[in-house]
Amino acid sequence: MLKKERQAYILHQVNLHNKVLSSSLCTEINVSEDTIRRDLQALADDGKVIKVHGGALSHSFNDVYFPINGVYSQNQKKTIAQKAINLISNGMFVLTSGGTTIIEMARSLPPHLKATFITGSIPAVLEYMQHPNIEVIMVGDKISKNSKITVGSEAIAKMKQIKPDICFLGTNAIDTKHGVTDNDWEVVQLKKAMLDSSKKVVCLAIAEKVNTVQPIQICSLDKIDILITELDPGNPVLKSYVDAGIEVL
Amino acid sequence: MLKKERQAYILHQVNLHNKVLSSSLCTEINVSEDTIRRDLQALADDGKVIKVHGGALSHSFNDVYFPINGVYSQNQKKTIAQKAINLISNGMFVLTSGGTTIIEMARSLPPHLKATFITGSIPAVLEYMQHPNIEVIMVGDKISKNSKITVGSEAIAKMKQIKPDICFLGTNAIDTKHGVTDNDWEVVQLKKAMLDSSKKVVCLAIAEKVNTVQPIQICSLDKIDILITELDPGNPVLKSYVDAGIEVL
DNA sequence: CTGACTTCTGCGTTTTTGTGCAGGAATTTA
DNA sequence: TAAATTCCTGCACAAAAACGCAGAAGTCAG
Repeated sequence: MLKKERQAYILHQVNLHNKVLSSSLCTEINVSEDTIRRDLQALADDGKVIKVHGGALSHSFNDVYFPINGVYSQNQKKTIAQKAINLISNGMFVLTSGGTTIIEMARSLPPHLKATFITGSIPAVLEYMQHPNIEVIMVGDKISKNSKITVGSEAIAKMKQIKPDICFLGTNAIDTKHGVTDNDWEVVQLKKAMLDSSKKVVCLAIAEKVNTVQPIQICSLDKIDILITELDPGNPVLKSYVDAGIEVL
Repeated sequence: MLKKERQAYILHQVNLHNKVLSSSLCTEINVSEDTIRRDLQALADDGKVIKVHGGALSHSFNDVYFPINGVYSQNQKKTIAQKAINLISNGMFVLTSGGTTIIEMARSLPPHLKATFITGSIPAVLEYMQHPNIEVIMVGDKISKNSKITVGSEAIAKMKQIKPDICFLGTNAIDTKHGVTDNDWEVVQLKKAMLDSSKKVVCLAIAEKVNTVQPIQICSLDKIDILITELDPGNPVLKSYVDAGIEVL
């Protein structure tokens, strides 16, 4: 097998599987590991692949998993934010959790909107405060430095007192079997209280989080009224949620 | 599994769920905890994640910044902050207002201090949150966009419930005849409630504000226990306050 | 055809890298 | 304060890479 041929084959494999092991290549092509390594080196010098210890990775792999700038999946979150905003109208009482998706929504709120936003999340409050026309209500209690929200019995009691028109939940994981789940006990307690008191519950989740599970359950699916992802509502991934009676946007 | 691949997976998880536990990662990927820790270290060195005890946090989520425009008279305020800090000891419950002098104090708190800080000021909370050992309690209510504090009856009621050891008031104007005065009705209501419930009230004021008056009274001088300015306590400007029975530092 | 030259490949040796493990230090939690 | 995690450091071992070298194969001019 010629050198060029070999390299073409290797490149093909890399693009196909996003990764190759030099060990498996050398048994496939039946040459020494040295040769493979030299080929990978050449391909890497040409910028065709990324050489790593033990093999090589494709460029697309790198692009997908090491986003260059800013918030992870920001575009998806912007799409979600847009869909969510359509649910808010003037005069509403809106309860929101924290999380980057919620922040994105806060930033996208139309300036003329007049509504009241209630939250325990510090980053969310900072965003809402920028808005000229909305009223912001902060739910007080002990502050969790990790999640940057107020947590504790006071906050939960307050959440139960209010009766918002709509509640937006930044969702960490959702799944037809286990419902909405999360990984922080205190946050879970708070979110439970939030959705219990709300007339309408909206889950915001990027598609990647759909059909994933985290250790602690917030609620089962039947508590959710609306699910928003960046996908088209007709997407097969979302079918089981539609079947479960959830409105998918 | 290749090292890069593993790190990509970890980063993905962090971005998706905002936080990961090294213990759960090492069972998922089936490598030793050491390896996970080394990966997290590498990702942290590249600024991709924030490493914490037991796992890692997503960067975008944790980055809360608040625009700080050049603080007026910062040096004087630093002096005041230093004097104020000496009044705080471990285990204390400390109630504070907002204002740039208070922020300066928050930044100067010694890292080993263990105390509980209560406030309704968003900027102050942001500073307190940076501190490794203090507990932060946010008093909730409607947020005043101007003063960036929570105002309203809820907040006032909450202030009356608590019984802090000491209360620090960022002071807008103080004067022997009219006492402590301010220009924002809502803020005044809140500060009134704050000093009513506190065992000890400390006013922080740069010398410029001493002997000035604002339209609305918070309290008369006799409610004040301690006055802190950047001046020497023996300074003639402060004599009338010493004569009024206030401890001047 | 032949001999000098280049290119490619595989082999042995030395380095480097990646991983797990043991212990003691540090930090968190009860 | 004590117990339990988690972290760090040095170390051992294995896998992979780098390097130098030599033989094979191909190239080309005389």
